[in-house]
Amino acid sequence: MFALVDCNNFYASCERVFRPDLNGKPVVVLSNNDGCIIARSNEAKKHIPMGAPAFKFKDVIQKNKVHVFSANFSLYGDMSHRVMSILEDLAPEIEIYSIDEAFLKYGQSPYLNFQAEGEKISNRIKRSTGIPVSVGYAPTKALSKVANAIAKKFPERTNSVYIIDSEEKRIKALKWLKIEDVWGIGRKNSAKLKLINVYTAFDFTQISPLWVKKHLSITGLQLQNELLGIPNLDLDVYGTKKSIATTRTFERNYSDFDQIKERVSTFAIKNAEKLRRQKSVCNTMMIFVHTNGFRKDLQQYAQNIVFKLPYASNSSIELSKFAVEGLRKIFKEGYLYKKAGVIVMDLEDEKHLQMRLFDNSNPKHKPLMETMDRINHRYGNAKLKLANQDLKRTWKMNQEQLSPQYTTKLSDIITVKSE
DNA sequence: TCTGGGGTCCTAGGGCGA
DNA sequence: TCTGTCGCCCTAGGACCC
Repeated sequence: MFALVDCNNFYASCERVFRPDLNGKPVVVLSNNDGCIIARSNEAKKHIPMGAPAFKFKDVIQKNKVHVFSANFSLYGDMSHRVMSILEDLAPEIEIYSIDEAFLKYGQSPYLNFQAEGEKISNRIKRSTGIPVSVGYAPTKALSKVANAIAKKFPERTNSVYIIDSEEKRIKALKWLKIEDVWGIGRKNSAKLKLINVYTAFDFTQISPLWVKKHLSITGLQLQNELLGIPNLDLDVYGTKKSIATTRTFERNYSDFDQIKERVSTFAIKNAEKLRRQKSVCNTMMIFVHTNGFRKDLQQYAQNIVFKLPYASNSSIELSKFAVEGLRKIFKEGYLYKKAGVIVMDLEDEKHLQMRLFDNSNPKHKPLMETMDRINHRYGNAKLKLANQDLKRTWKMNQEQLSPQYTTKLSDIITVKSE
């Protein structure tokens, strides 16, 4: 049996934990630079679609008294960590699937009362963190997603816990779920399926597996089996990432090479830190830059470059140097750049590193990086920087509605006064 | 004026050696 | 030596997720 535990409207709920006066009121959270709406409370969902550009909904926000927050990722990351620690404590096996959801796996235990188990999980999380969750149980991962959707849609009737444990319930649930809401069926595939009269998850389980394999690939076929109740997907508990990216939309246009160089170098250094945290090195790097595609009136340019490094590395100094070399190859004068990014790929364990005959990462960097990481960890991030980073840090994200870092910054911690 | 960021997996198609 | 075929590897691009 699998369970899917999903936090309700996670980012909006995190903001509400420290602003209980906003319970029952519409709340939205914006992306970096206050660009798009990336999370909505139930009350806000009525007025604003997911992913909408914030500036286009200014009037709607004002008219409906929607409370707006800039993304506060250090708060959400910390709250997520608290929720996951509780789940690790309560569940036999766990796969952290995203910042706000986790799959749990239960062995064969016919005596377990899943309704009571789910309520225990949800009560404990609510009491310890203030975050509301929904729990769905089913014999496969895809069906547990379906069960979770039902628990979330009908919280009163289900007490936010739903279990698919019979054929009757499975078929009823699948007939209820629209094809575009099935996990793994996106916009393109649901349009394709509607052309052959597949409108619900149940319809999807009734079509030929050969058609599914041909048009939706092996992943579609696995999904079909999962929805039929045949497990095809197991927990993925292997935690290390296969690629790491740092990409940003700039708060304004840049045309100057040196400004973009400084950002790209900082992205590479961020990646190096993430690599060291998961004890990996990278062999391949990709750099990209592009202009603002929404500005049809401006000259457009987009380019990327992928290159193998001469040796595997997770040194900030080396990765930053390679990133700038890559940028030099794709940068063209005369454009207004709006976005850039650095992605490192082809990762391997730093312990099982294959040494090259001629070129290798400078061994002196390892202790240096360890010291840098230690100091930055102790005194807050980015206290220590490399010389090619702008020490004054002239760029700043637009974050007009940022909430305090209630749980991760000493000066922002709430104080409770007793009379 | 203002439109996010970070991931995974799969397939098609070309290059290339056996 | 030339040519056809197979399978492997790599890359680009597309689809999906939160």
